[in-house]
Amino acid sequence: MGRGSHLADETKTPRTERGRKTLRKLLDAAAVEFGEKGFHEASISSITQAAGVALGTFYTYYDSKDAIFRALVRDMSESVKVTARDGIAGIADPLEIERAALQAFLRFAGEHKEIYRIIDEAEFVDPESYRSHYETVAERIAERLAAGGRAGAFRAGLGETEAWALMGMNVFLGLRYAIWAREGDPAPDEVAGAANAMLARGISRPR
Amino acid sequence: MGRGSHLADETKTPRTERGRKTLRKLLDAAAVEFGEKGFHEASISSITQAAGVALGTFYTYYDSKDAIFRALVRDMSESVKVTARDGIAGIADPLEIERAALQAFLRFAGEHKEIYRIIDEAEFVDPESYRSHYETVAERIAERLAAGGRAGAFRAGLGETEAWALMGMNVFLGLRYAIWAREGDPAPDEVAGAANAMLARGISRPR
Amino acid sequence: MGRGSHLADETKTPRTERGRKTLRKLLDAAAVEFGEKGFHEASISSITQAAGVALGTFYTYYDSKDAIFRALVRDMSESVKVTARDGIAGIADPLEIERAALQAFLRFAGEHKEIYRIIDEAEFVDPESYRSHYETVAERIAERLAAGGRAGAFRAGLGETEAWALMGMNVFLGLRYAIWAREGDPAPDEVAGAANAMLARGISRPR
Amino acid sequence: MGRGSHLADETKTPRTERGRKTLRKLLDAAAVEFGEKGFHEASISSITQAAGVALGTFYTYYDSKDAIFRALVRDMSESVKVTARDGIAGIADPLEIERAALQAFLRFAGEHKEIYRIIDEAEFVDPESYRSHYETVAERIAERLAAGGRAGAFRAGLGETEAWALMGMNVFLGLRYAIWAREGDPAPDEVAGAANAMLARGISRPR
DNA sequence: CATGAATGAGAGTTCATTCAT
DNA sequence: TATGAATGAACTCTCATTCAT
Repeated sequence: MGRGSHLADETKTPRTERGRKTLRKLLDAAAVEFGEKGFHEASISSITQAAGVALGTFYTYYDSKDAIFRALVRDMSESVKVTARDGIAGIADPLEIERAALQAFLRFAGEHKEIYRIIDEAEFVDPESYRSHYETVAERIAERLAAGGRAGAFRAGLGETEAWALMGMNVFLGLRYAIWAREGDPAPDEVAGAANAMLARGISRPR
Repeated sequence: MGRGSHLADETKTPRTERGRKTLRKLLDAAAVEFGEKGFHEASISSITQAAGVALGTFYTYYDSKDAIFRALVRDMSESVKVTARDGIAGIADPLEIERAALQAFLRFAGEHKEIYRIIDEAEFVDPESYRSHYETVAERIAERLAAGGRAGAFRAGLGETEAWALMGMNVFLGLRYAIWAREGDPAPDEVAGAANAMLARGISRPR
Repeated sequence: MGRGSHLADETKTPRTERGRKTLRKLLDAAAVEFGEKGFHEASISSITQAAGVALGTFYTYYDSKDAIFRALVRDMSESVKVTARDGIAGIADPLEIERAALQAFLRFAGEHKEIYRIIDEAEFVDPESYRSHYETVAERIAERLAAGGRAGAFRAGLGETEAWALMGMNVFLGLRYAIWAREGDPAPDEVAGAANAMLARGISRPR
Repeated sequence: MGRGSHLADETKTPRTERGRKTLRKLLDAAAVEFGEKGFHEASISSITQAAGVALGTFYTYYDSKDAIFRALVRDMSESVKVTARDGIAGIADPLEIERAALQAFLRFAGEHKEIYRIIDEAEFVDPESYRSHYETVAERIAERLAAGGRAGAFRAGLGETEAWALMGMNVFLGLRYAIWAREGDPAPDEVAGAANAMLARGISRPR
């Protein structure tokens, strides 16, 4: 919450309906601009033009270019996590959960390359946002692995659960490139095969 | 070769000893500046100041800021590959090769964070360089996996060797963060443990 | 119209009164700077300083140094043509028209050396503007000669009307130097004498 | 002579055969570069590269970029005058002389556009050279007109001989554009027709 | 006489940010 | 709340000129 309120300070909350609309237009336009051009090539001017508002209007809502970028990363981080959560909702079997998570993630990544363009560029623009996102994601995976371990689904003593979570997360992340490379091909599910196999062998308890 | 000579065109080869020294000073300074500040925060002026030469001297050797960045990425890509090659030289057993490669890589990454800061930022500054580097690395790993498969050391029918190589590479890459996080701690070998275990389970042939 | 609107794109039209004033200050200052120092010696910085605005303000209105130069040439080309048109308004006799045109032109040139400094340097800075101006002027003269020919005032069959127009225009243009040489001397009308004589003999119908 | 020696100071006279060759290569290259790109676009570096010598060698022979430009204009001015002189050598009849001069000039201009590109740009680069050239040319024409007048070939009392010379010269100069416009067309003689007619009517004595 | 590396002032241009309306 | 003109520091890049070898 400490950080939450800190970041919130940078975004002025609109009090009118008109204001809310303007804020949304700005965020949407920024997502497109940052996603397509990257942080440095995108300019406040290009964002406001795309949003259809005047240049100065930007500063009614954000203190700086960095601020809107941070807000965007936070938003996207949230939507990534929501997608993951929804993708595994209602599933009980730990290994099945991992499979579903992988599938949901790959589908999402394939459809939202811009989101990852932005989150990943944050490593160089606002490292704190970047770290925050991926640390949270890794923690959630670690929690699932720990739960699976307790449930006896995964190898006893996965040992360094965090290390396994980190590795697992990066297996996921690396596969995005395979998916992006074959853009247009609508079947990321296929790619998931090898990853599932690796996961299964890597973490599941031998019967 | 084509690209090699193409890129080389951007760097003027000095004809005197003095020139060679200046070029080296520039490259070294650029590595430090880009590594510490990132591409956009570093300026030609800061680089030349760090190198102890006049601003204009930069343009005696490089056509642009982009050009020296590309040259740098290429150099670093080379040193990464050389390190990997050296780290596995003389080893015969395929699984042992992977273990050695992992260890060499982790040690190198721990000691040369700047190099990866630069190579990874290339994703946003000069995507071609970035792709070129990681594709080459993935290809080498794929070749080793294929060789290991033929030698009977790895599971018969790893299937999509490229997918496995990609995953393996990303497991490696992800672990860099674990190592960087505990900076000062001189034992990346420990981190390698979990990774080795995963690799072993993931790819090695069950006895 | 095509070109007109094309060029216009380079100049941002101000939406406020303040903006209009700034734009005018910039154009005026640019006219003085280019006129006195020439295109290459004049700098954006010197122009904005003379205009009393900040350096960056320039780029609110023009895309580049070339752009304002082109705009200036176009403006001046226009004022030259307007002067010529006004100078012959209401005159009916073709030969008299030429005399009046010559006189108006010489007076104008004597009073606005800077304008010609700029238009003429355009030959080397923006050849298209240069050509456009002088071609238009030559065409107007050719039209007058053709009309005079039809009216029987000029020699039957001036033949290559364009060639005669070109020569006539250049007789005019050359005389500017005579006028500029005797700067301060307020009587360009005297110089017009010889030119009138030449014109008369050259083109008018022998009685 | 005063000026002659002044300019000479800027060009170092080579003492060896090798030096003479280098000087010539520089002048030739400069003529091409200035002629094609104009003074400001051409650089010492481009000139020395075209000449096949090292950058520093330039300053062995010329004090500055301006200096070689001036030397070039002087050389070209000379060749223009020589061409005119040769073109009328041996002709006695004054009107015939003018016709021959016109023809020689037009042929020369058609074949040496670069020369005029350079001489004319001198108006903005080194006005003194420019003035010097065209004043000399105008003087020569004026001398011929005066001689023709004394010989009774031209109208008694051409009056302001200088004005007539100036006009005549500019008729010539303007016609260059007509010739350059139809580049490739090898018959400038045709263009000379109208000019000859104008000259004849303008200056020749009515029989 | 020739070389080519080194210099640094200066140019054009960009853009995040401010502010009066 | 919205506007868009104004700002000016900062940046990349050029190039005439110098000089040690």
